[in-house]
Amino acid sequence: MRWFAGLFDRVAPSTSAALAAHRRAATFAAGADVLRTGERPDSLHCVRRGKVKVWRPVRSGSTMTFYYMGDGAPIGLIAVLRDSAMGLTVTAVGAVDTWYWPAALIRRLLHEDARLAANGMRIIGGALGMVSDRLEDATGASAHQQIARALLRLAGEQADQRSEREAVIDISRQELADLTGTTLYTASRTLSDWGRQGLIASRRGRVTIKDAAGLATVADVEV
Amino acid sequence: MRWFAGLFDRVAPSTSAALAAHRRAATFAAGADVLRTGERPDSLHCVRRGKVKVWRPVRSGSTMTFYYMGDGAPIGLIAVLRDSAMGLTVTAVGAVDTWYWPAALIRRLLHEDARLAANGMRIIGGALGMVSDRLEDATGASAHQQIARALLRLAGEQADQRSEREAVIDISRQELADLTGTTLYTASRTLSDWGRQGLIASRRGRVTIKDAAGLATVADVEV
DNA sequence: CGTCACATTGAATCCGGTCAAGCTGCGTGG
DNA sequence: CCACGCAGCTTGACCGGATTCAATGTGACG
Repeated sequence: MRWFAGLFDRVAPSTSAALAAHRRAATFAAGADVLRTGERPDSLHCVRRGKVKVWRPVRSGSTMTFYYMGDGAPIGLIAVLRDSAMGLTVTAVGAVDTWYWPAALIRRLLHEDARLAANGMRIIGGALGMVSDRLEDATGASAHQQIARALLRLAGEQADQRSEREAVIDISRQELADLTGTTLYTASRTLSDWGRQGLIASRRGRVTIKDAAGLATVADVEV
Repeated sequence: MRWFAGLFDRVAPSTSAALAAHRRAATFAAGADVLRTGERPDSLHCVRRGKVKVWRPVRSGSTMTFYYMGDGAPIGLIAVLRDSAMGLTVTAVGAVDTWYWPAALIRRLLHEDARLAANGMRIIGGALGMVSDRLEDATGASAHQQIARALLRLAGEQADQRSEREAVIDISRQELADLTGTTLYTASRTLSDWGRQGLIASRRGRVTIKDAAGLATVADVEV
């Protein structure tokens, strides 16, 4: 299971009932913000279908993407639980459908249902782990390594895999750069190299991993 | 209040009573590990006196420090709440006294006391925010900026302040480098420069901020 | 078939890591 | 009490990866 999924797994029947009773649906167009930095969310959205990008504008003017989330992802869980403002912005990548519930309801249920609280903890802990990993990368790994790891992670997450070795990832050079904290140019150069080496193939807005094992070697050891 | 403090603030009387009844004391010598990466903690320690370093060994063999915590800091809160293994290692810096409670007790109280759960959420959210800030820094800011920000943050946290502008921080060049993901050499050079400019003064194992405003300008804009 | 967003590639530059050499303050043991 | 040793710190020289800028190429879509 993805680290962000399963918030409502195995909750108490009364919780399920309350959730079912108050559930509402929403749809976001591609590029629309579900929640923006500084906003205090009054409801908790969960992704039903689609993909969202969690990011933050940085001082330099560019953007830094923290991670992508897909089906089952709770949006702004931390802000809802803490009843505080969003630290990050969540944007729909492609069309996104969500279910959503009033924040107050979620906070109440959290106190009533230990299982729900535990699920919430697991997810927040997962986010912390993911960001910690990224921080470690950012301060120790080369740009090549970071890009390789990002690709492998994306491949694992969206599991659009053709086979064991091959995976298709829809991402532009710029997005990949934002995700790894490097530049469009470095990302482009790196992918070109790997293309020549046969590790990947790529089109505009898409990367296909041809040799996951080879890429993993690059990610770990650096050639 | 520090972001990590106040786990037991304003909890229910019954919670307080349970905590008082089961509280035990421990002491860790300088350099001793309170919890190691991979361990599953069976108790929750809270720092009573002293300072701990939260860090992780990185592939390259060196260490990456995430943050320091002082009085009131819960150690391994996430691991205890999730009943999972530690992702990070927590080491005593100088002698550290703690109170501690069985992990199972804490997990039980969390489900009974909404206030405790909310405090826990606030602290975990704080950790996530702090690491996110660091990640943003690491991928956008120069080494100078990162070091300046680390110093200002430390100054704010340990609040050993002499005056509005002046603060004393006990930290070696190497520690500062680990904290910012740079090297001893860069840290040393940077501090030397700032010493010449009058922004700071420094001795072996200690940095004194002389001009916090000046340092803040470096942190934000880079000269 | 024109246009725009995305992508490539070369050249110049620079920040920061790495290595080497040496200094300094502090505690310890003779 | 002083010399020694060591850990922490400083500084110079060098090198390389990554950013930046500029110019050009190319695929997608109306």
